[in-house]
Order: sequence, then structure tokens, then C-alpha cells
Amino acid sequence: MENEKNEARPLNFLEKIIEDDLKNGRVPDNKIVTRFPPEPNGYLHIGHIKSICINFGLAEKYGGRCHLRLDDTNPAKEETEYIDSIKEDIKWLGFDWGKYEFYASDYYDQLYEIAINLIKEGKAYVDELSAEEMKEYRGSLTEPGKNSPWRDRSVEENLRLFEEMKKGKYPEGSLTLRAKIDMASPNINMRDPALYRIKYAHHPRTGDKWCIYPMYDFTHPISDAIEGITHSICTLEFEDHRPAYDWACSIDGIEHTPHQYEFARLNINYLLMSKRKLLYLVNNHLVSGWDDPRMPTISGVRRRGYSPEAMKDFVSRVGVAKVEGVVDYSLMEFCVREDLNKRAKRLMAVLDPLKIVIDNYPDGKVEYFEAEDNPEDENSKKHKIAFSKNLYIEKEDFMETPVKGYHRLYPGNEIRLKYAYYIKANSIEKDENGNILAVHCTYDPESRGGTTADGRKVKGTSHWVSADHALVAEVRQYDKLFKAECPGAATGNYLDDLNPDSLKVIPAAYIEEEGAKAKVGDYLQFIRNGYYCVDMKDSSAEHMVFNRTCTLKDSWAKQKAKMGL
RNA sequence: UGGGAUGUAGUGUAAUGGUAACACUGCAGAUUCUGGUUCUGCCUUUGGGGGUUCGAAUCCCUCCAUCCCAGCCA
Repeated sequence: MENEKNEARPLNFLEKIIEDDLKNGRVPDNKIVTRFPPEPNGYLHIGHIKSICINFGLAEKYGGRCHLRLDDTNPAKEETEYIDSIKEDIKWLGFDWGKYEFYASDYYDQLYEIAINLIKEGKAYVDELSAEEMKEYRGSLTEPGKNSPWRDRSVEENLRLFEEMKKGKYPEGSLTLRAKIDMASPNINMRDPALYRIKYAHHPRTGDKWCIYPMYDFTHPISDAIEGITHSICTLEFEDHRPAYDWACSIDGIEHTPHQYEFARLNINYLLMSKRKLLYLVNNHLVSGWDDPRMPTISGVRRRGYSPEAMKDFVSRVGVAKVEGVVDYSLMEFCVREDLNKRAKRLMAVLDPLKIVIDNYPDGKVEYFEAEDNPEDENSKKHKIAFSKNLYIEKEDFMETPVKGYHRLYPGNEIRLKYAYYIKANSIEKDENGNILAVHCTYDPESRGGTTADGRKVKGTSHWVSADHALVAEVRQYDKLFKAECPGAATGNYLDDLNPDSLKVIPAAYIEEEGAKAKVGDYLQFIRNGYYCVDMKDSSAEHMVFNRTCTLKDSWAKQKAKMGL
């Protein structure tokens, strides 16, 4: 099913490059090797799904392999918790790196040796410039930089200093090891980039073994080279680093030469993908955590009830290119709905109840009707639904004085209760303030099962539950976290665009009994209400909690809006 | 103002010298025991200006717009 959809798609620019490389024998053993290299400093988000799908997807498609490499070169920011969540998220998406799990820190010894050789070749030096001084010496975007006064130390002195740096003789920030490239380069990344800095931080994997840590521009290309990566795919902001990447790959002793390619990262309107901003939301309890169902994290969308297949379909539809754009949220919702429509089990749930009394239905009588689990599935199973005299329907399915175009229940109008009977509204029971307490109806016994012998049609079909049989559960109605397409665009502060209605809790919704069987991971549709899932954290057998994954398309709501209602 | 990149319907992505298309959105209609699904139709596109060519989204020149880069972050 998934493959059919992908087959028709044209090649993206990376696939073209790879096919060309393969065709021209530029790939060792004709096996491409890619890698997904997250820094374990936060939770993966939807943007990472694109990168994961590209890297693992390309490897799958061309019979190569994809490495998982945790880019752990900055112990100040990285934590084991993040490593674990990253692995879980990739697995959830259905990708498997097998034995190819690596850490940049696996290469610390090799990197150190390479640095020593660089020094010996006069291609690296220990600098004593402070951070501020280094900034000054770097020049600006328009002006060239100038050489550090420490640039021309002897090899011996550099070797000694670097050795001492490693041994912990110097405080943080006092010394760096720098590549000797070109302080006048128009590309700032080539103005003697730092290779190593001193950092007295506990590393999640190497502990306190090291107090000097290699920088990205040094570590990444060499890690790629060591692992035999053929196509090192990253996002656009690293384009400027490609010369540095190529510089590192050309260091003596590096035999394998990987190549870097850049694609545009995924942006989606109404969503924020910045780790810093997401972290703020978490720390300030504006959401319940990284896995809050409103978060654009992988753990968030998982808990929200999106399926990995839907997310993969989504990024596949977005495509891969070098144009920086913003994808419509509606495309993602489309993918989620399309996926869920095919797989979600249908249940009837009344979220905003209006009591219905079927006056001509015998007291205490209970009938069971059969409901299809999924009408989209030919082999759908069925389940039973209890019907009785006292029912609930949605409040919005009844109007005392109907507006134009309304074809649900109103006095004198006949509708169908799905799978059950036709009913007609007779009278309205109100309290002293005029609030409706119940609507009294009569049912047509001839319409049993939802159709009549005379073949007459009704325009409305409502879902319902039997008041005496319903499961009472909590329902969390999630909506977009931000109400603006580009949060913060108007005021400069994304918090101003937080959607105050992003979560509405319904403490006691009525759900048909079958709902009690729902488990974490099940995909559900509450008929006419939306797609739902069982909350993986807060739901229990005694107190079930359902999350709204997304709404159904609602053309009636649109029509009403147009009429100004 | 230095360097690097990118401009194709509202959005995303194809078309690499030969009829500009696919998907989403939007709009209209049909079907429907979910105002869902499904089906049909409609809307709208090559940033501007030159040039090469029988022919340009595609090649050349130029202008414009947008994004990225001055961490001892990745």
C-alpha cells in the first residue's frame, strides 16, 4: 500500500545523484551508506522525520545501509535520556539501523591521533586567544580576518601544549586547537576553525576521560569517513561548511571520501520546530512535557495518535529539494486522516450530551444492534451496541428552531439513529430557565436497523449512545498549539500566538461499551466527531482517557460559518 | 556592503531545449446509514528585463527578492 503510493513519484535530486553515482561506479561495492546523525540534546521532532526518512529511505531503496550516529561531541548539552528517546522514535517510525549504531565519541582516540598528525604537518596550532579576541581576529562578513599571534608556534610547542590541554593542565576557554587554513577566506568557516576546545564536563559515554572535545567541523566528516559513509546528507545551513567538510576529508591518512549534500529542512505552518522554543514550553509547563500530544515532537505525535505510516507518507509527499518553504499543516492533516480513515475502528461517542427519551419505546427494554468496525474495510468485523429508551445524542444534533440547511433533529423532523431506528422529535422538556433537559421522541419500529420497508429517506443520521450502557470516560480535545500560521510573526513573541483552546477536557463523555476494549496504540474514530486514541500515559481501565488525534473534515461547519452562524 | 544558496498555481513538488503537470488547499456538484469516505468538475503557475534559438521554466547576461554564515554549538 505504501509502496504503490511511492512508486509513481519522480526522483528527487538526491536520488538522481545516487543513481548517477551508482551508474558510474563511484560507490564502493555499489552499496550506498548514509547516516542519521542527531545530537542527543533534545527530543526528535517532525522535522527530523524528514531527515530520517531520507537517510534510511535512500539506504533501503538502493540496497545500502544507514547508520545511526549520535553526534555527542558537546557533553555540556547531551544526555542519555535523549539518546534513549531518539532510538525509540526511530524504531517507532519503523527503521532499523541494525548493528550500525555509532557515537561520535567512539572516535575520540582516532580524532586525537589525527589532530596530532595535523599538528606535525603544521596544519593545526594551539591558540591562546580568548573567545572575544578570536571573534575580533576572525574579521567580519565583509572584512577578512587576521592571523592569530600564536599561529606560527613550533610543532614541538604545539604538540606539548595540545598534550597538556588533554591532560587538563589548562582551564576551560584558555586554549583551543585550530586548523591552519586561511584567515582571509570569504567563507568564515575556513578562517582557522577550532578543532578542539577544553571542556570539563561529564560525558554520557566517555565520562571524565576527556577534557578536550572535538568540534563538529572536525568530527563529522571524519566520522563519516571512518564509517564509510558515501552520501552525507544534511540540511541547507551546512552548505557553508562543505569546504570545511572537504578539508577534513582531505587530511592525510583519510582514505574514504564521503560527500556532503544539503536539502531544505521541513517547515510546517502553525508549528514550531525550534528545540529552544520547545524546551521553553516544556520547562514553563505550557505543555505537559516533550510528549504532550500538542508537541511537534515524534513522541508528541505518537501520543496524539498519528501513525508512523501517516508521517512517512506526509514527508514523502512533501518531497526533497533545496527550496526553503513552509508546508501547509493541512497536508499533514490530510495524510493523517487518509491513513486513519482506512484503519480506525469506528465507535459512537457522545461528547456533549443531550438526553433523548423515546416515549414509545418500552421501559427497560434493551436491543442490540450491529455496528461495523470499519466501513472502509470489506472484511470489517462487527460489534454490538445496546439501544434503550434513554439515549444521548450530541447537543448540536438538535435545534429547536433549525437554521437554513440544517437537517438533523428538530421538532417534526425525522432522523436516523445510526444502525438503530428512525426517530422524530415530539416535545422538549425544559427547566425553569428554559434550558433543554431532554427531547422526547417517538421511534418507528418499522425502521429497525436503520431502513424502512417503504424506502423513505431521512436527511440526517446521528450517532448516539444508550444512557444506561455507556462507558463514561475522559476525552481530551486537542487542537493546534498555535493559532497563527507563523507563531510570533505579528508581535515578535511566539507565546502571543499560543492557542488558548488547544486543549479542552471533557471529563465525562459517553462512549459505547465497545470503547472499553480500546487499548493504547489502537486507532479509533468516534463517528462524526473525529479520530481518537487511548492516552498512553494517563488512561487506565478504571479511568479511560481518549485523545483527539484530529477532527473529521466538517463541511457543515464551513457552511455554517459562511452563513455567519 | 563578503561568501554560499534558492526563486514554477495559495502551499509543496515534477517537467533539464519540444503541448507546464501532480498532490494538498479552496470552490461547485453527485453519491452516502458518518454534513466523513468516494466520485466529478472548476480555479490559479515558470520573480522582472534583455539575449541565444524554429522553439526557453530549462542555456547566457542582468536586475530583484528571500534564506544561511562572523560559537571554544550542532
